[in-house]
Amino acid sequence: MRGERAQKKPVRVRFAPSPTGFLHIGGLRTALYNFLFARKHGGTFILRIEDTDRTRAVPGGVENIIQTLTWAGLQYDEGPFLDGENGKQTLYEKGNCGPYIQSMRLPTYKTHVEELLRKGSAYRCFCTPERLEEMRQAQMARKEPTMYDGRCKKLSGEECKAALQQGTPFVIRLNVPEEGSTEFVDRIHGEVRFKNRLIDDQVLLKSDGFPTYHLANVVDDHLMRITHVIRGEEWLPSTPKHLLLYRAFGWEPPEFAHLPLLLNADRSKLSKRQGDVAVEDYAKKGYLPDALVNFVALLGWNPGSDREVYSLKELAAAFSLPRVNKSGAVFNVEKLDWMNGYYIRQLKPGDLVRQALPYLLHAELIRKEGKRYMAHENGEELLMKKLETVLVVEQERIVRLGDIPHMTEFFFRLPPPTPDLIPWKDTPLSVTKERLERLSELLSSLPTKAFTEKELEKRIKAWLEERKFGTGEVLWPMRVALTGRAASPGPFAVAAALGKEEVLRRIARAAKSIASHG
RNA sequence: GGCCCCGUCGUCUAGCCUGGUCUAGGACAUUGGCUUUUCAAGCCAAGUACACGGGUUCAAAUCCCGUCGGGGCUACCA
Repeated sequence: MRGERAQKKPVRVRFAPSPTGFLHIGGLRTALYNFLFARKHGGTFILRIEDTDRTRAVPGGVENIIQTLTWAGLQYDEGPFLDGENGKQTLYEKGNCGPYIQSMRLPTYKTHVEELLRKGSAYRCFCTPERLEEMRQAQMARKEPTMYDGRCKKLSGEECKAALQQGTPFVIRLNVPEEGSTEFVDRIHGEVRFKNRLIDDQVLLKSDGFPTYHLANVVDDHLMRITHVIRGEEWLPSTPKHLLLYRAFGWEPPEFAHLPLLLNADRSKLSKRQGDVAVEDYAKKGYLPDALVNFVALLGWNPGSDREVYSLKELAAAFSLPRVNKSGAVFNVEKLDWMNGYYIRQLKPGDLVRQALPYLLHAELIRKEGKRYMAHENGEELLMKKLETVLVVEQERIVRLGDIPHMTEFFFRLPPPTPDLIPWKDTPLSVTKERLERLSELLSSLPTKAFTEKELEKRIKAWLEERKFGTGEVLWPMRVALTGRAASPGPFAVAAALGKEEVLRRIARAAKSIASHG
């Protein structure tokens, strides 16, 4: 058996989420590592939906996972896909090992669990939930490990038949051997060993006829010819049960690799309540998929170099299981912010606009502005041009695309007057007012086409020099007059984006507000 | 409680397998500086870590043992 592995089967890996309504950020990383491993080895990456818990099924959960994986750029080869553009979307499947949605495979699990029953590797258990609960309480009180006591294992054929005839509800449990131990070599953790005596007789088939994770997972991984199970570390303790199942079926188990957990700041398993855990939350806030993926890739894995910025393709080329860390990694949003900002800074103007557009269009203000533009003949083009100008001006300080509407507001709407902010350091109000008026004269004498960042800077600085005006005492009030803010891009860039007419309007208004203020 | 996993700056990590080149490297964050009309970006600099104890060895972050600490699992959830 072992020797056959040397033939090197083609790599097949899978991401197997539960459709609980959204894709967890930890799930994204698991999916990513599977994806990278598949790409690295020219293998197949499969999406399988594990929806065997009817109580937790969420409508639209499958679609949401597919959409999120697509958003992240993790293209899978087999599994359920989404079709249809506008409005109606339908699910279809691709691949030869489906269906890839477990609730559609119920008969498969049933025939397999019957095989185990015949072989004596599993047995029916008629114990009530109440008895099980009592049993656990008693075990806890005695400080014993809490596990099934095997009562129904000892049932005679007749007793079993009788219970069946009476229609007593039952589950099917794995018959775990009393003696020996189950061990395996984890690709990340190395050798791990469990005493069989301490492995519970796991439920395989629930009383509603649905399989548990353990059964469905093993049957599907085998049938889908999965070669490497790459999953979260929370599954490490149940791996011996899975191994026992492979053995009971007479199947060769895949390789296992258990990924370190993603952690909250307090080092507990990453969970809601301490921040966002849904990938779509990050998408909504305006994190770029490439940045999120890059960041998450480096949480628990590193390429062994100081480099930190990698495209998906580069990640796939560099990826290797031995370089995955053993210990959990805190999800540190501050570093994500840095990386997202970095990615945004690298964007070409056209791409920046394309990526930012959805966020801009959500903003009330810009929608209104858009309508105004659309009234013109080539309004759309003009609007795009304006948006690009504004975005390029702000580009180096954008951290999340979702912040754009707020930070660019003053480009589209006259900011509220801020007379207290206008004077530079201890420049007297009267001087500030006078400087603004002189500046206004200069600006109105300038041709419209001089309103570019470079040209304005050149002309205004020369004028400052000539008049022996201080840069701060003019440029600070100018910038505040234009933006209404203590922090903003520089006055030349803003003035260029605003255009001559609007600049003059705002400066005049600021000067006036000083007059009425003082 | 039981079982399992883990333990290098605040955080992500390099180094550990194949002891010396580690007075422990990089990144984010922080602080200071430069630039300067603010913010941002950029550049420069600073501080901060081998959990603890015991071995082995000429030499240990690196190998061994123990302690402590953290986490995960312990469902007819996945």
